[in-house]
Amino acid sequence: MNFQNRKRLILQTLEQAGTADVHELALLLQTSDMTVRRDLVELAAQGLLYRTRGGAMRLDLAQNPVRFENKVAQRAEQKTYIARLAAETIQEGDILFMDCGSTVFQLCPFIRHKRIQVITNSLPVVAELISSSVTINLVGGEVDAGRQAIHGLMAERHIRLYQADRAFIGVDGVSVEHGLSANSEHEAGITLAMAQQAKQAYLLCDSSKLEQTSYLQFAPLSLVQTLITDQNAPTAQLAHYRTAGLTVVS
Amino acid sequence: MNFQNRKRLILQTLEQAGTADVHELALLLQTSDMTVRRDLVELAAQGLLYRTRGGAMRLDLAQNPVRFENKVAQRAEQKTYIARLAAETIQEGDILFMDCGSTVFQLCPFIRHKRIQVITNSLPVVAELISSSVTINLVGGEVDAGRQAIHGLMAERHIRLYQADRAFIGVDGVSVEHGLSANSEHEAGITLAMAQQAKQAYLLCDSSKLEQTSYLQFAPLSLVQTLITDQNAPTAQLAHYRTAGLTVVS
DNA sequence: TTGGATTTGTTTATTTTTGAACAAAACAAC
DNA sequence: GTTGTTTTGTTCAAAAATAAACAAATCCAA
Repeated sequence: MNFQNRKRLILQTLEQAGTADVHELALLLQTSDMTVRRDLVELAAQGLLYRTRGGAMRLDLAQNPVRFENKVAQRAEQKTYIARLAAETIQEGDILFMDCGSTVFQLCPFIRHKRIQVITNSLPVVAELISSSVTINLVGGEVDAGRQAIHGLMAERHIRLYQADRAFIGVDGVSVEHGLSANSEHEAGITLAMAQQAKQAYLLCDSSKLEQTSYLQFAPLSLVQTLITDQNAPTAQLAHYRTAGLTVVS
Repeated sequence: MNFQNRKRLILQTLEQAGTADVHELALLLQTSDMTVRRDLVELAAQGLLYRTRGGAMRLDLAQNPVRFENKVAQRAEQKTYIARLAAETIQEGDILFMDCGSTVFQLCPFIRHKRIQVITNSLPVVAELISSSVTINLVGGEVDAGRQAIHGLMAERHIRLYQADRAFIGVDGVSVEHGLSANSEHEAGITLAMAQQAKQAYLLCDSSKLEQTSYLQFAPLSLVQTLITDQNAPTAQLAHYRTAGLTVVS
């Protein structure tokens, strides 16, 4: 295998996949990482690709990556804490549901290097994971500009065609007595579907939402198996949730 | 075995395999590496093959493949021209399919103020239209990072659940004789589904793609009803498409 | 067949390419 | 900030490919 052949295969791979990493190319080309690196340097010098750390990228993708906004300013610290805990439960090879909550979004940095599959209705999650080792399945349906997410009948039907190991979901309020509540029917439908189609459903919920109810109470607490929250949650309150049958992590 | 015979066999081998290395050819020709090398130098001088270290390569493979960068940046003028024409056919209240081609993407600025519904598998289109008066329905399925689009079985099923007024689609090549062709099966499946589920299918295609064929020929010309192209297209060529039954706009 | 020219194969030296080792730099996590 | 990990660049030795030199074989014509 000489340089010309490798060049051809590298560009072809890149054209198809958009990105490629050094080691993956070395395997494909039956050569060493060092050689691939030298090739990439040469091809980048020729302006045929964009060199990234650990690999290369097609030029057009490096120039205008698709981005969606996500507002995570509030309670960012708690959300990160919760996301870290949630990430620890994930195994390599898992299939996950991730909904469009801002806490769930915080999972992204913790999973981008994992070899897992993520089914999501959140556009920011897609934007965040699109150039990572995660395989993404985007739920289809109506785009809700406000929430930067996909909702509606089709979305729920889409979700119900899949079966996942874990579902990570967020809500607008949760209470032992009244269960889970949301600000919109649409969101409730998605949350419900994801939780039901997963072996394990994890509710990611910062302490400010505990014992709060919101517009629509759409499911009993038993929809989820685990509650992950932050350390500001009163111990007594958490005990209630444990009594109700939930595994509580904080 | 004289030079003429070796020349014939070398070119034949190259035609079939694309590349060949010196030692492999020496074995085939029952001769020494040195002789093969001398032959290759001679043939390269005649412009019949591309000499590489360790062997030789067919000329067309040695050329740089078309870059996506060109696809977006170059021919921008033609694409805008085509998109403007396409936009004129759209009525208020329409339901449209838009695929992930770069020409189709150019439609966005012309439709963002319209009260229409767009069903698309293209993430850039979603990003562009998300804060506009257009209602967006995003096709669900596997996210293809390279093409910034959704592909796969689920995506096709999703599309087939809808019926639209118009489909705006792009291809990698079109010819009167061989119909539409694409660079990947995934893209072909999406294009096919969209065209079939729409009352009117418009092929948006700059003149450089007319009478070109690419990797996979996936549908006859009759899949679409209208061809929209730019003014560089030869009149005689367009006449062929009209004869084949298409409405041609340019 | 014999001499000369051409082509081919072998040996050797030179150049290019490659992979391994290791230090420097970049990045992520804390 | 710091630490630890990953990626990169550099240097160097080994391997591969090439070119050059020369000898052997082949061809052709008189």
